[in-house]
Amino acid sequence: MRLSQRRKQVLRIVIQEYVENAQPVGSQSIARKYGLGVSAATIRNDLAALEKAGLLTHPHTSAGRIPTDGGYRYFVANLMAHTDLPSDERHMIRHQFHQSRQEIDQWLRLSTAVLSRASTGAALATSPRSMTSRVKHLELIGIQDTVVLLVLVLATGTLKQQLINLEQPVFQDELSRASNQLNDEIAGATAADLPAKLEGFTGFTLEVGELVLNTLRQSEEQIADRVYRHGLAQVLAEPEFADGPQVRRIVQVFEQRTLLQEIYDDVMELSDVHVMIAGEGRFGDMQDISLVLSPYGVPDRVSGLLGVVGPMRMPYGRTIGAVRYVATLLNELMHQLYG
Amino acid sequence: MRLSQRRKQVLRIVIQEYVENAQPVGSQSIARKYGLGVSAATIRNDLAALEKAGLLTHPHTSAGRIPTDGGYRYFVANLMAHTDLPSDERHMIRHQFHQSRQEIDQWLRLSTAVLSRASTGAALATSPRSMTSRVKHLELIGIQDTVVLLVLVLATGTLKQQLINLEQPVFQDELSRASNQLNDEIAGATAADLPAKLEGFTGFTLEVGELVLNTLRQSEEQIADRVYRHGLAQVLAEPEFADGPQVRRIVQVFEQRTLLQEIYDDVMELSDVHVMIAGEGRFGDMQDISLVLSPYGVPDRVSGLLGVVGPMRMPYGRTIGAVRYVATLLNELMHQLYG
DNA sequence: GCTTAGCACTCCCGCAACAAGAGTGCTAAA
DNA sequence: TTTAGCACTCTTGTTGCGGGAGTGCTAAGC
Repeated sequence: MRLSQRRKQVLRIVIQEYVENAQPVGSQSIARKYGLGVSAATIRNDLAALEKAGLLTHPHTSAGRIPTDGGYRYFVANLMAHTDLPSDERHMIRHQFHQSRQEIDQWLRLSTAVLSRASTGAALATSPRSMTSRVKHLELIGIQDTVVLLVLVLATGTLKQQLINLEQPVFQDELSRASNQLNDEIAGATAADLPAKLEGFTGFTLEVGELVLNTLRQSEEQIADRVYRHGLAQVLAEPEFADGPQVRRIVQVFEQRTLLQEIYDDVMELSDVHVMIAGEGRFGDMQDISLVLSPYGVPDRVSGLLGVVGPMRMPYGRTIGAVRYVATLLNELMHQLYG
Repeated sequence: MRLSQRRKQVLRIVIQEYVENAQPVGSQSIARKYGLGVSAATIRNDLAALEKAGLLTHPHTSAGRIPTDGGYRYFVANLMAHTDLPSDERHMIRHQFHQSRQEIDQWLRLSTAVLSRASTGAALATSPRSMTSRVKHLELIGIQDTVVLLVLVLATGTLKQQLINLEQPVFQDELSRASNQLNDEIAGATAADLPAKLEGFTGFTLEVGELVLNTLRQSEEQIADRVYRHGLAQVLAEPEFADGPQVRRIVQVFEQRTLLQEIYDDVMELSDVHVMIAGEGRFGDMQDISLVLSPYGVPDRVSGLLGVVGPMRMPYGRTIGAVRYVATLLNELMHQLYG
């Protein structure tokens, strides 16, 4: 799609104005406010051309223009100004991260809080997923006579826990014996290695070994243990969510785990921020909703998803900048851990 | 407040009808549908009396009556039918719990899912909090040269994790030595005991000991590590949340952690389900919103909060039944764990 | 060929008027 | 205490109308 310089300019202005005021913008107000050296009539022609190109629409005959999803996409791909967050905001955010407790859980919580504050949307993040789960250490701890807690530490530092209900009581020294034996054999094992290493085990020890195997497999399949969310109330203040059905749609997008599952691979392929406007035709029920997502993590080790969901009428530059910066920060922190 | 039998009946009918249809209910429709042996005019008098007593209101002069918050309170306290969930639903829920993986995290997730399905509201639950946190076991695991993961198992089976960044590398055998030493000394310690036991420790071992102390203290202060939520989209389908401000209010109530903190003690005092209608005057911004909350856990050991947030126009009988039943189930499960 | 002024046209929005409908409150009688 | 009757009030939906904003088209100018 080839557009003259001025038409690009006009499109940019329409989007800028509409993002800011949520009001359709007309030819006169453009001519008045941004004297482009041409009259309103000329701009009118440009607007008509942009509409024919599918980048703008009319809510009705005599209203100004508003961007279509295609218009936003063109804007994000070709017209958007630089997207770095201002440096004072960057510093503030970095500071908050260094103040926080040094723990992945805390970091992700903080990430969503920061992101929703820095954007007009609601933020979400998934806990990091290990590419290949390798057992680092396991521990068996008696909680009750017949209840044992299996604690599994993966090589990435992730903890997995699982309760085991026994038929009959087992004493702690037997638990220790079993866990020592298992630790010796299966340290460093992956879901692929483990079955071979379990040969020869019997009884309780075997049972635990199989539980470990299950847990490993599960952690490789699941994209995220946990989803962190923040700032839904804020995004609902936007005027597009004034009526019921619209609200329900975005809340569903925000709450649903399955959507993240489906998008996960797409986003992971890029190593940069991915913008998804109105579902990109692949998802129904996402009219008027945009996602700005980024992967984070350490290549080939761990990775998660991080981003913002908001109205299509969103300050993309700022949002992308915020998501990118927080992802960068998380990358740094993760690197220190898994480097 | 003394009401004649018929007036109680009328109040019950108004609430029932209004809960079901979300429409103000008038004298005629009551007389027609529930022939009480009296005419519409009589019921009109009753309605006027109930209004004077503060149990009903008018949206406007010529509309039917709707319950006030006081009306709902009276209903819940005095008029409500039995609140047990039907037994087939109980069985289904119990079945789901037994199908799930045996883990607290799973149980709470399932609880919120089940509760929001069984009610018309959105469900939430807090992770259980230990009354006194007692150290059961600790483990130090090297993740990177200078990064160590401290895993702390509390007597309740709760896991705490904390990353430690070191100035210089420490080898795993030194970590093992330190953790053995600490395990010998501080097993069974509480936040109160620990400082005394740490005397004589130095260097890295002391550092870890203090970290353990911090973690213990923190876990006693915090009411909940984590809040589980489910079903917000569903509650937003209710007609009272058709307009913007109303929606934002309930989303805020649902998202805010602090509210739970404040209510926590009240609910814990009761050992049964607690119904909070329109904030009970203690909380602003909760007009038209009700909470149905129950504690769960094992007395003097662990306890958490579980419940539903929804519109004031809520089927209280059913909701209370559901919350109570799920709390009972959780109690059973926790009991198995913590005796 | 691009740009511009002029102008008719369309559509939304807010306002007021109006009728229909629902439900109340009051009064007087049973 | 209950009931019938009736006037009154208020909402809701419909219609009509003027003002305003913005477009689309045409014809003329650069």
